[in-house]
Amino acid sequence: MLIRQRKPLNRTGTATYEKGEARLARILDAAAAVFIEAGYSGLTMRKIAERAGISIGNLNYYYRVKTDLLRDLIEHVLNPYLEKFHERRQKAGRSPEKQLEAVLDFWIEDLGTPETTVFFPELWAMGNHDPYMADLVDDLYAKAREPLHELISQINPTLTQKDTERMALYLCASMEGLTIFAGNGKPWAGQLKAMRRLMINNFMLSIKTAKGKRKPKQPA
Amino acid sequence: MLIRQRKPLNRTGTATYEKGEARLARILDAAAAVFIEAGYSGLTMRKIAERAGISIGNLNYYYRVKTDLLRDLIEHVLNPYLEKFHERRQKAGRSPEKQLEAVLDFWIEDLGTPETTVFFPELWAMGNHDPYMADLVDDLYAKAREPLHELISQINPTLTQKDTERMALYLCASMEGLTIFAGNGKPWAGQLKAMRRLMINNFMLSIKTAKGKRKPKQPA
DNA sequence: GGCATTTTAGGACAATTGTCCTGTTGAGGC
DNA sequence: GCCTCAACAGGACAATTGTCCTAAAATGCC
Repeated sequence: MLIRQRKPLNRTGTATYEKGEARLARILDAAAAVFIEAGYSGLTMRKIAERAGISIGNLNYYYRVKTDLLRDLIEHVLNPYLEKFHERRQKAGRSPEKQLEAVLDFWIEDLGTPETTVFFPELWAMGNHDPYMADLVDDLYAKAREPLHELISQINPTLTQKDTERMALYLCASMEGLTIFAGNGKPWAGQLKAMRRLMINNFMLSIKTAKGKRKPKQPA
Repeated sequence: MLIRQRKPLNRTGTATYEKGEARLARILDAAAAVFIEAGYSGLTMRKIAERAGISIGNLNYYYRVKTDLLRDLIEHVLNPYLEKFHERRQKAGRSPEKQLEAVLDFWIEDLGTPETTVFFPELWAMGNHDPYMADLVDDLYAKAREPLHELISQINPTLTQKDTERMALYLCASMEGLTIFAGNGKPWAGQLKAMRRLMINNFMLSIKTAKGKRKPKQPA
């Protein structure tokens, strides 16, 4: 069955038939698996091809250039995150405290998965020398902090915009940092739940006790 | 002038004369510079040799194997850290609060340097696929957390051993996570000082308000 | 069923890499 | 002053890499 109009001038990361579309997905799955196993330095076209069960030539047919594959791979891995954040928040009811707790809960829980444990440190390292990657990561985190920002502001309305942003960054940085110590396979992995409780408790405490200069709006 | 006994059977990372000793130091300096500029993936023997102003053959004379060079390089970069921690703490007087503040101050301040910003994320990423590197990093952090552990316990003696360890890990993870966002060249680099104040305040709050199950020892 | 085009495989290429080898130079000990 | 060995340079090697090319095979459309 035809997927798109003919002759898309053979660009990379595209397919025209269903078969090609499915292959494209399997390529990205294979790439993610190799990435998690071997890191970015071990992510070679040949390993990806082998993992996907195709030849190098065929892989090269779908991706002429490795950087394009990497771009799609990262998108493929990162996209689900923001959706899951939103989803968890929706399920948490109306109370901003409960909502924030739900988001943080998921955030820290997810950090124990092999994908997150391996993927993100690698992205951080790449971001130091690849401006494109740096932008990508910054964007993702900016979007991930948005719900934090909103909820913190609701829980403590006296905080200024800047204070709220800093508080959100504080939570974000703390949780991301935990990846290195309590991520999958790390020495503190067994205490991830305890650390989650500790962190969230302290986050809540920090948010509520922070003294802002802004006068809280009186609900009419 | 002779540095050591003759015939050290030409091991790697060693020199016998002063000249060789000096060269060895310059090689590690060059390696660090290349590492910071290009990351681990860009750290090639040829770049290091060029940076150090010597030939590949000569570099190979000092380091037959790249992994040995990497080992020495990391030691060369990491060693000064723990000493600086101790030094800062000594200067801070007797009060455990002041001491802790001094250590955290330095920790967060240092995280804004190019070396730390680049080096550590790279180490984290490597640690995911290289057990040797993982051990090395874990050891370093365990040692770095020791003073935190000790000081937290002094500030809040009701905390159990485990609670104290977790609290120390919490501080450590939070600060390390900040590297990604407010390290050298990062989008929040300009607000590193503000974040430092925010974090240290909240750390102190968390430590003091934490309720432990241990009965505080009465000073005789 | 025949045709056009996508999909596939496999070989080939140049570039880069870590490592090795040979030979030369120069400094230090006797 | 000679002799030994550290210090150095430069070429060479095999392995690995991303990318390209050509030709066969599979597939959807008429």
